[in-house]
Amino acid sequence: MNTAPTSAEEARAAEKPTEETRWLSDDEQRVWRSYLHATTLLEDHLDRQLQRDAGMPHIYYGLLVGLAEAPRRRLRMTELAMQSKITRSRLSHAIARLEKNGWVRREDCPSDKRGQFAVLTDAGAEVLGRTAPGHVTAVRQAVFERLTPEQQETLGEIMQIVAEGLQPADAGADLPWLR
Amino acid sequence: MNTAPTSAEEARAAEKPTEETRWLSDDEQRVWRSYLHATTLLEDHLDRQLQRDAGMPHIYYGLLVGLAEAPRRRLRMTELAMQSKITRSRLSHAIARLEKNGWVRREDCPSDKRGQFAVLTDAGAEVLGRTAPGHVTAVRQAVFERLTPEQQETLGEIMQIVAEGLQPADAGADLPWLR
DNA sequence: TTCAAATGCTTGAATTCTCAAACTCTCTGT
DNA sequence: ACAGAGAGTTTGAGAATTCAAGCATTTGAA
Repeated sequence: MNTAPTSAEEARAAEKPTEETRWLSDDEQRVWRSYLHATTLLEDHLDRQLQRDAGMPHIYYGLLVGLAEAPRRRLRMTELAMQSKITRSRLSHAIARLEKNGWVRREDCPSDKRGQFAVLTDAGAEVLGRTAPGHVTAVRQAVFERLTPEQQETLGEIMQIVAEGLQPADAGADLPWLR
Repeated sequence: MNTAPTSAEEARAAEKPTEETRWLSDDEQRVWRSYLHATTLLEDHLDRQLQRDAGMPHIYYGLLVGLAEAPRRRLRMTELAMQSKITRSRLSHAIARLEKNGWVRREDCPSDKRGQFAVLTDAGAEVLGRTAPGHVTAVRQAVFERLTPEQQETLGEIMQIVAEGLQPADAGADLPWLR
């Protein structure tokens, strides 16, 4: 809190010790808190909605959607992970669970023996068809119904910018992996 | 997927079966995906940043901040839970963990024997002081530095609206609890 | 050809989160 | 003065997430 060679053994990595921290203004704070509140409330809301109606958390649902839209209802693990913005490890666990439910099946990749495809099963497609309406409705009610077209557009721009900042879209198309 | 009395035993609760679902337009889809990508990337980013520099996930950090700003560095469990938008149960577990770290201490409420205060310890305040700069910087870099003042303002408005929709600010000040 | 480095994916253990069920205490009405 | 309802918090078990480490395969450079 003071500028002198501060207390403990921790000369914090992320901050040049001598540089004065630029705190958030009151306005910025308000924005940031609204963001935090809205995002956690919304995530919770959708998670519960889907857990109740589809028997899986929001992200898992997103995985099924990803597969449903892919060419032969299948995607390489890494691709699916990137598309869904989660780590491969997390995906592995997730797919294992969805496999138990019979909604996804793994298949070996013929051209690369290390590779695996995650494939959406008919059962999987069926859950999706059955639960998608409820989910879309939930999203609509929570977000789109409440925003003007201009707000929606701006929201899109903003989120696009933030996402790009965290995940350099450039740099060799495939994997410099996240960050 | 068809409109007839659809297949399985699941006559989905959340949807009047006969009503045609209103899907998202292409524009809406783009916005929604950007939102999903940005929020999950950002959460991940901040979680890692804080896990690395402060030894705790983002939400836990938020709890400490909440306490630091409260009158005598203390808040009733329920209050803290509401303010942080998490369930009481989750808070209980979280505080237990923070207590182990020596950053928070529980105290009985004198006026209500059921009640508990979560109190920020000196050690807790110290971690906060030591790690806040890095965190603010991370937030700044990921969000504010990338947005124009107008975008920031709109973001605030939007998030405010969404949050309110999910958590009716009205209805008896205290607990009709979330949703 | 050979082999170290890089890729693709999985695994296990430690943490955290969710949900439902508990428990203790407070309040209200009778 | 009580019974019952409800408030405030915790607990335990199961599910999900993270992190680091581990295979197996492929790449590319010598």
